[in-house]
Amino acid sequence: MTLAFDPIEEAAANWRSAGWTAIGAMTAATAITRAHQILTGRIDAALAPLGLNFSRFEVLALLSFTREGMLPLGKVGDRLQVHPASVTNTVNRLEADGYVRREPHPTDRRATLAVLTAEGRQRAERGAAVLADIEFGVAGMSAPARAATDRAILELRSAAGDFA
Amino acid sequence: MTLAFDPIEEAAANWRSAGWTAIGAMTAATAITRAHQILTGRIDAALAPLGLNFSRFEVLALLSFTREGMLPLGKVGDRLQVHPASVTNTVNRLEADGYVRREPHPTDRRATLAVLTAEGRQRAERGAAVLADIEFGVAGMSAPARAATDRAILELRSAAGDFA
DNA sequence: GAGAAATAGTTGGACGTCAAAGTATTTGGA
DNA sequence: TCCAAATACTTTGACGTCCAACTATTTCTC
Repeated sequence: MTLAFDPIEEAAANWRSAGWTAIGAMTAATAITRAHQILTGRIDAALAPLGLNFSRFEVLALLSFTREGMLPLGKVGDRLQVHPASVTNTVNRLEADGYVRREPHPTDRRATLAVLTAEGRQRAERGAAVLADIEFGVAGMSAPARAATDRAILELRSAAGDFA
Repeated sequence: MTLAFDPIEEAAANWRSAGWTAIGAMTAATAITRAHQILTGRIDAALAPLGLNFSRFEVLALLSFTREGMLPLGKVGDRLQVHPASVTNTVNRLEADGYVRREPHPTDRRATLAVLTAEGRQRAERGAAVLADIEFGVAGMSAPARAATDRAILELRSAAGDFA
């Protein structure tokens, strides 16, 4: 669906007419929401032929960066900033597909390790290649725009307490 | 969960070490994804006491901007760029809560109008006030950063064919 | 060293999104 | 005019995310 006008511009005009405030905040939030929609659409479509989505790919990539190719599930959630229940769900799927297997943590019996399999490592490589091909969904954004996005969102993440 | 380091920075370093490419694209995509997560968390939390989430609020706001306070469901989907099934779902909930009611389209019997009720209009006003209070979740972002985000994402949306 | 509190992970339920298929109606071309 | 194609919406089902509750284990504290 292609509209004849920029829907965010349109929304801003409407808000202004209604006397509503914080319009700059509204447009930024709406833009980010829409950008996310575009990105996940493109990324998940590109990864689908590999049997992956972005979440699953992220887990594989993260594991492939560790020395031993393994990490406790809790650490995975911390690094990727997703809910524990989502980690369980994602790892379930990866395990069913043979890209990861669960192993008990050697010293903490509460914990479970997600261990990358050889196929999982290969899948991560291929996923990275596919994503590089489509520029992670940000095709159409200039390099300066990408950098500006990083900088702007860094303010938000920092204020939200993502890291110290 | 507050990490001691910026997880996106960390990911970029890992990607570089692994010899993976398109790192600038990766960080932009990851930043947008995380920003969206922060925003929806804040926004939905703020709207929850009103019995709304962002999708439902958006529909109420859109209707309140029309002359008659009504719009065919299809138009709602076009404007808000959401799937028809999601519109059905969202309007179902709004209707159950008494903020909207369905009426047959006067001239096209395929179409259904979503009509804003008096309570719905009030809810939209309160929602707008609540969202203005929390700055639409972008609190922590400077005004220039918000504007830069708008500009950068405009490139993406335009390239994605959101509007002509 | 015993019990309370914190931590790790899973499960089940509510909710949201999307895709595909189905029904009803309108439009457009032969 | 008539029929095929397009359009409007709903339904169903697959998935993903989050929250809250639950089990198991470890850590902290007195």
